[in-house]
Formats: sequence, C-alpha cells, structure tokens
Amino acid sequence: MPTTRASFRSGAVIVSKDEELTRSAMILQGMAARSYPIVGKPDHHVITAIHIAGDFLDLKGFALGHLRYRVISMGPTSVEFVAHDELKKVIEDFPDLAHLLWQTTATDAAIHEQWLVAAASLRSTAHLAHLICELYTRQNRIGAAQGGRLTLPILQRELAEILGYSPIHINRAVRDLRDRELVRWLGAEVEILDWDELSKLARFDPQYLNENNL
Amino acid sequence: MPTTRASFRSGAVIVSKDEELTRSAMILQGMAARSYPIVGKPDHHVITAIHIAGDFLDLKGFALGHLRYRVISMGPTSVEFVAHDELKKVIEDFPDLAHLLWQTTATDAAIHEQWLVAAASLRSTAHLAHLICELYTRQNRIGAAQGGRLTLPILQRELAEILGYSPIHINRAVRDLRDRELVRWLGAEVEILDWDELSKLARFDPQYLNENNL
DNA sequence: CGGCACTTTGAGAGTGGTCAAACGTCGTGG
DNA sequence: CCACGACGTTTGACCACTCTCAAAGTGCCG
Repeated sequence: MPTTRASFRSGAVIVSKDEELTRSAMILQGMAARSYPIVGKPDHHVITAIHIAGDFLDLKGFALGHLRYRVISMGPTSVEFVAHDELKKVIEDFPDLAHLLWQTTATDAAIHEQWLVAAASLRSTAHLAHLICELYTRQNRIGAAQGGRLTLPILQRELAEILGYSPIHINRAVRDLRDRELVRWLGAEVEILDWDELSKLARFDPQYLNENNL
Repeated sequence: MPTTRASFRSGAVIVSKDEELTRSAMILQGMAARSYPIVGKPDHHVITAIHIAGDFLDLKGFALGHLRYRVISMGPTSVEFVAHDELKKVIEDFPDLAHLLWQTTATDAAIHEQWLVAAASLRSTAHLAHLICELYTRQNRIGAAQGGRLTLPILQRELAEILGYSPIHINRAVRDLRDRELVRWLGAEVEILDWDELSKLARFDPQYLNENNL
C-alpha cells in the first residue's frame, strides 16, 4: 500500500480543519491532539482526544467525509499518510480490515465516553489524575512508558483545554498532585510515584481501553 | 433478516451491562439513554448518550464484543433486536452495510465529542440549551418534532446525569431558560419559544449531526 | 385522604474563573 | 558574561458558579 511519511515539529498542524479529505494518517512516533475551535471565542479551543503512536488520526474523516477539528503535533511527531482511494481498495480486498478500522473508531468513542464520565464525576485534581492514568496505561501498552514514567510534551494551557478548566486552575491541580507526592513533573515527562493512590483518586478502571485495537 | 421486537415501559432496562452480547438493537419508537455507573458511588450514574427512533443502541457492543453501560428506556419504547450472527452474515453479503454501520458509530462519536466541547465551554443554562437544540434538531430530522415542540420524557435528575450537574442546579437552569422566555415545559414535552436566541445562547452549530446516518 | 416521587426554594460551603503581578527559564544580542 | 525579551509557570485576591443539606411545595395515584 503506497504511503507518504512526514515529520512535524511541536505545535504544527498535522491535519487542518478545512483541508480536503483525500487521505488519512497514522502516528508512528510522538503524540498529537484533536482540537476543536470554540465558535464565539477565537484563540479558545477544546481538545477532545490525545493520540499516541499506532493511533489513526482521522478515521472519522474517512467514514464521514468531513472533519470539524484540527490535529496538532504535541512535541515532534512522525506520521504516515494513506490515500483514501488506496484504503478503499484494500478494504474491498480484505473485509476484515474494515472491521478492524471500525473497532478502532469504536475504541475511540469509548474513550470519549469515559472522558464524559470523568468530566461529570471527578473534580479537578482527580480529573487530572485520571488523564495521567489513561495516558500511562496507553503508552505502557505500546511500550512507550515504563517504570512509572510517561511522556507528556504538553503545556498547562493545553491540559486546561483537555480537561475543561482554566490554565490557572490546572496549575493548582498539578501542584495538588505534587503536594500529595503522587506524581513528579520532569519537563516533558511525568513520573508516577504512587500508582495505587493515583488510580484510586481518579477512580481509574482501564477496562474501557480495550485490548484489541490494532 | 429475522428480528425480534419488544416493548419497554419508562425506566426499564433495554440492554443490561453484563448481559451476553448476542444481539444488537434499534429503536423503533421512543427514546433511550446510555447510562454508566460510577464506581465508588452506587445510585450515581452518568448518561453519555440519548437515542431516538432510528438509532442503533449497542453497535459498539457488536464492534468491540463488550459493553460497559446499560441502556434505559426513557418513556415507553419499542425496540427491534437483531442477532449478531445474522448481522455478520448480512454484512458479508452487503459490504456497503458495514460502511453504513461504521458511519453510524462515527456519528455517535461526533456527538460525544460535541458533548465534551459543550461541557468544557458552556455554563449550566447554555449547556442545557445546547442539549435541547440538539434533541430538537435530531427529532425534527426524523419527523418526530415540529413547530418548536420536542419530546423529552425525562426527569430533572436524569438531565443532571446527562449534563454533569446536581439535580438542584439543573432545576435552576430550567427556571433560567423559562424566565428568559426561551422555552416552556409541558410535561414530557418542551416548547421552544425563541429558537434563534436559544441556539445563540448555546452556540449551537448543527453541523456535527451529519446528515447521512441511515 | 395519604403517601410517594418529583420539583422548587433557601442558605452556607466549596470549587473553579478572572484579573493582575511576580517568578523562572531559555534563547538572542550586546 | 550580562541584559533583554518572550514565554510559560506560580501565586494572591476576589468573584462567580455549582454543590450539599434541608425543608417546603406540587401533582399523581392508590
């Protein structure tokens, strides 16, 4: 299957909102964020998904034919593009692949639902803890995180856009986790000092990150 | 395709959390809610999706093989079940159907993302207004709502579980919308008195409810 | 008529937002 | 080597929003 590779630096736009949807992408290295603009407020965005290596970036674009969001590179990334025409051909030849991609979309949706549950039932500190637990679990599964350390090349402003708080309040949640000696911040990395306490605080249950995606 | 029909009364469990996933369901009449339990707190749930006539209830169960939520009947409903084995056969014969079901899952996910955006960017009154705008648009599209009236057979406690507030605060948001003369509550129906103001308050953009889902 | 469930209201407490300023840290240029 | 600016982080003060607990009001049904 013919593909195109590209690298992006931190903050670069990997998929723009209004671009023609002729291809989809998969992350090879690094992380990316799905970012929705807020209509009445320019310069204000909401991030609804975090992608790590192995994730498809805009499968929904392939299924639906349009995209309402941008995908931003978090830290440096390398990405592989596949033309939709090629993908269509391959799916016709291998119907199981279609089911696999469908599963990927469904897993994506399961994460969105879990984020909705977290937003409705957790307070800022626990909510932040939940995000850290999820990202560690996902990174650990693909071998990108071990020994309690995960990559988080992200500004506190972006954490605020993910969790729906102000940057200032995110700062307090970060400090709260630090003061409780649950995590330690090391630049673009986070070290989890007490997984049991952290996941208990976040009421984290990894079941929603089901195993069989890809 | 052999199917089974069933009717449910208000509050009945249509799909339970731990039941064996041998079939999927489609709503023929009425509305249903997808409800997640909160782990540490019994009797506390979060509703992450509302289904109306024509929607599939648990396609994700078909794609992923497990379900982490229940589906509750909101008001009386009538539902059609299809065995997964049958669905598999039909999909093999008509690959376009698989694509259609995938699209349905993707549209579902788009609604979840919009709910995340709304939760992060709207306050209680505007957030409630957004839900009303969405449900009216969806019901209107299938001919179930006209003349500014939509069906909402739902308790304020359940509105709270959808939007992530306490029932008491929902009550104040309802009163707020009423005091501004934007909507009127008529039992299980809501009449929209000023669509322009309501959708402006909610920053509602129906684009995410894309047309081509079934 | 009572009981029950839901809605409405009030008061106090806690959580989160906004504004403003101070504090690193890290390049760049003098 | 230091000065400077840009940018992100941290802190404080005050205000707005939402939660909790409690109690009263309303409608429905037995």
